[in-house]
Amino acid sequence: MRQDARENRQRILAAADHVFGTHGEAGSTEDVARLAGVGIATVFRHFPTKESLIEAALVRHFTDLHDQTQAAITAPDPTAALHTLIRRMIERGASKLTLASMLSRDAPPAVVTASGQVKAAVDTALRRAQATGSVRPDVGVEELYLLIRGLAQTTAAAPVPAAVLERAVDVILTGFATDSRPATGKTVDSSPTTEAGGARNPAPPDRPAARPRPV
Amino acid sequence: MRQDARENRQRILAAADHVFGTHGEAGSTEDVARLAGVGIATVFRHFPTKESLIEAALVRHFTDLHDQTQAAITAPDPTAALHTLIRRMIERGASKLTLASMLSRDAPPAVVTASGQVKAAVDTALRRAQATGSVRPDVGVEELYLLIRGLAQTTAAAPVPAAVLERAVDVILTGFATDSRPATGKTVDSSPTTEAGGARNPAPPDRPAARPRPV
DNA sequence: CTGTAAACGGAGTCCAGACTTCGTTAAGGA
DNA sequence: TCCTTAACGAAGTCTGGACTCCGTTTACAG
Repeated sequence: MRQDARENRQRILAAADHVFGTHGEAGSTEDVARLAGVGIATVFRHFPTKESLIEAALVRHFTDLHDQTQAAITAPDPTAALHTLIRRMIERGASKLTLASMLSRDAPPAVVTASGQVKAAVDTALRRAQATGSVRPDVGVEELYLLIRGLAQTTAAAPVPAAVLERAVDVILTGFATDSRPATGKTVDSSPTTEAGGARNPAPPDRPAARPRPV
Repeated sequence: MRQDARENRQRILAAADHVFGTHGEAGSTEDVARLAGVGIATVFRHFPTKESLIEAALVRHFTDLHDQTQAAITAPDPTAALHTLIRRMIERGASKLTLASMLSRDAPPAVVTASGQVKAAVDTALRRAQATGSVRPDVGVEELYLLIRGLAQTTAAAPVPAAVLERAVDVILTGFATDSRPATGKTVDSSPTTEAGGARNPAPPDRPAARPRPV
């Protein structure tokens, strides 16, 4: 591949990252081309369809994110590592998770793989933190991921004051910490390979909906 | 207005609620018409543009939601009231908040007003709970709303097992409680938590071919 | 330097979906 | 019951955006 072609490809991916991250899949390919400073034909030469373009941008994003998570995970203190990981994912992962959810119907295998690796990394970090006893044992990656995604998605849609976001993250972290809660003892199995249905692990039918604790 | 026209209007609104709630603003007006069992022209007679249709659906939704929140707020126990409110908003408010965020750029005044009332209600509930001392005082509606929106939005995009959602909500509620404030001060108490599954074999990095949910 | 094929971009084509037109149907008052 | 006209829906028009064609430009091997 020629040098300029390689450069253009990167420019296009970066542009796609921004356009689709901002406008969701409603962003137009033409905008991507304009932002990348190339003709629209060039975009389609590198990525035959709009979908493949989005897919490539997502894979790139998750791969980058995965590299970052690896660094965070290897930190000595598991609890601090988890905190770092969560903050980083919300900051960096914001815009693209929106896209990922848009593709959720028939997510391309490549994207599933890439995002799966990130999820596995979070899973590892969470379990390690739980092993130290500082994180409540009754939650799994699913819950954590749900909260992270929610926050990331929302902040991506409409920018939020840093201070507000920071406090929101703090609320989540606090919620994950072990406190005087009567550990239900059962560690939920939330490995990333969940069956689509929700009937896994017959969770206690009597969820403490009205827990006698404060709040 | 003729009786049948009034009925059709309601049918159209309900259909719009479902279509746009499911597919976001990408849902087509034709789908709405089909689901409502009317011709497409009828839809446009009642609502001159697609945007006005979405707007009307949103206003209806927030108005309904506001009615429900009022009931929750008047409960005797402020803390329990806040909990009920949060759960209800996540359950009921799921799909439409997505739309609301889509319209966020130039949200129609009517929608702003309607959603603002809901927000005010949440604000009231939050302050009352804080007054009892059971909720940490350093967070405001913004943080709460951010978390609620995130959860609602995400669950709307891709259905989540009830048990997982329930635990995620519980995490938020715990995070709002007064006792375990300093999230950063890792509570590394080496209490003999029944950490049997300490290092539960992290999931295999290679996703199985069976397509799990992305992200 | 020069030849050549890889890459490029502007000007299309084509279709999905928002919105209109107009002849038909039926609500509901007299 | 009949008549007026509000309300209806099938069959359009039109525009935005995905994707293609083809003549032009340019990296780089010889």
